[in-house]
Amino acid sequence: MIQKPKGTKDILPGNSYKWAYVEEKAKEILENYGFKEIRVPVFEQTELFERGVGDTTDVVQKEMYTFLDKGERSITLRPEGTAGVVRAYLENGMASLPSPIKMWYMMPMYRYENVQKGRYREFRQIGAEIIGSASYKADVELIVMADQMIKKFNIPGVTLNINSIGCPVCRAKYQEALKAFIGKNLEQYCDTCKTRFEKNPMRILDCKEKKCKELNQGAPVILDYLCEECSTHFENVKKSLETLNIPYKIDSGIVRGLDYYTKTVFEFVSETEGYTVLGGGRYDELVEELGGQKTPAIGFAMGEDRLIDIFEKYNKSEEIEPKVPDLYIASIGNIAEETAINLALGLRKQGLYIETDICERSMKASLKYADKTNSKYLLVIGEDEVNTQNAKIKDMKTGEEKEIKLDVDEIIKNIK
RNA sequence: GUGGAUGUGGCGUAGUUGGUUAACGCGCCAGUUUGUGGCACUGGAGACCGUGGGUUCGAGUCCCAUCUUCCACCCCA
Repeated sequence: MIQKPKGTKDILPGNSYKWAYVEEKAKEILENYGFKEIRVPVFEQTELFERGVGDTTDVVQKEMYTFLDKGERSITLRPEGTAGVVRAYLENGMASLPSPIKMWYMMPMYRYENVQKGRYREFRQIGAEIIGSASYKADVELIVMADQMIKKFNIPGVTLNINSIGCPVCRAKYQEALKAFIGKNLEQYCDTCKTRFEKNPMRILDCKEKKCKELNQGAPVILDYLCEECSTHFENVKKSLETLNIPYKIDSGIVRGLDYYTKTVFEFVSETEGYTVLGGGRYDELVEELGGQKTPAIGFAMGEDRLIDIFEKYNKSEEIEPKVPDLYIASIGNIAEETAINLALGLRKQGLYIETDICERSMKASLKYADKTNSKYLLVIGEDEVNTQNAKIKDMKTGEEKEIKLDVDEIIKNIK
């Protein structure tokens, strides 16, 4: 038996309606905020992610699905959505469109990492990007929208953590201070931290090694080093969230594993599951880094698989149920069969969900099937019914039967 | 990449200290005399016991390897 590759999942008919529900509701919210869908390739040139996401990140260093195609090009299955979206933005001259540009996407992502709770190698993200606004108002709009989405799905125990990691100006000062602090004991840090020291010292704060953690005690905090612009930006974001009654926690530990982030970063974390459901932040340098004009931007991505995991665990909303047939039409004999097919066609054209027998089952087996599929109504047609053009329609729940004319409109009237 | 656990028909499980035709529940299909379901009864299909080696007269049961799944570290959505 051939099995699915590690870290992938099949979304089966018995479950797919939940995904459809989440996507539909998310889309409604996104569109109400003026976001439009964008679809970009599943694979891109490897260089895009190396430059966009950052070649010191774990995602790029050890989690990418990279291969050479037959033309010897280095290709990578996208590990995240933003780089590709920004690439498309630049390549298609969207910079000259009225700004800001607001886009959303729902696409699968690929990361080669070890599978565990809430972590897959192929996983789907619902993301949103605002390109072309430097204002804190963009941050707020995006966070408010994210909050609305999380609430829409009744995810319990989710908290919003925010932080600011500054701009290149204040980060330079901060990194200087940080390196001075770490440099004193650099010899005692673990090997990965040592390599991060020059390239990306902030990530040393993220290290989980006991020794490194101890050494990090008392390290300078980025928030104390923000330049005036970044500081007021962050203050404005916080103030707005407060007036909007959106509770948040400041977590100076949020660094984010993707290098392109600047200023505001945020995460909606499920306390019960212990992982991030939605994460994002500002990336004011990325557009320029990928060859465009300096353009401020901000975005987030929601882990759809994680969302649905939690959703299934805690949510028993009746709003989300698979569709059941409005009517099952059973027929006896060839003449009746024709009538049944024609009726079904007419009713389906009117948007109803109709089932008929396509297995040549007996009457009884047909009815059993109608029952098992939770059909709401039942119509049995035989020779008599065809001749008189009258038939009984039965409510499968109550068992009540009603005599009606064999006519599409008449049937629709009797089905609710 | 490191560490721990797991793997028997579609699903959930049983399989004694290795021994003839691998069991049970649910589900699936079909019948229970003729045109009305959900109950009950009867019958049926369906597993080379994750895969590949090895030990043995003989392995689902022992050994090795490998893969999957689950959990932790790391990191992230």
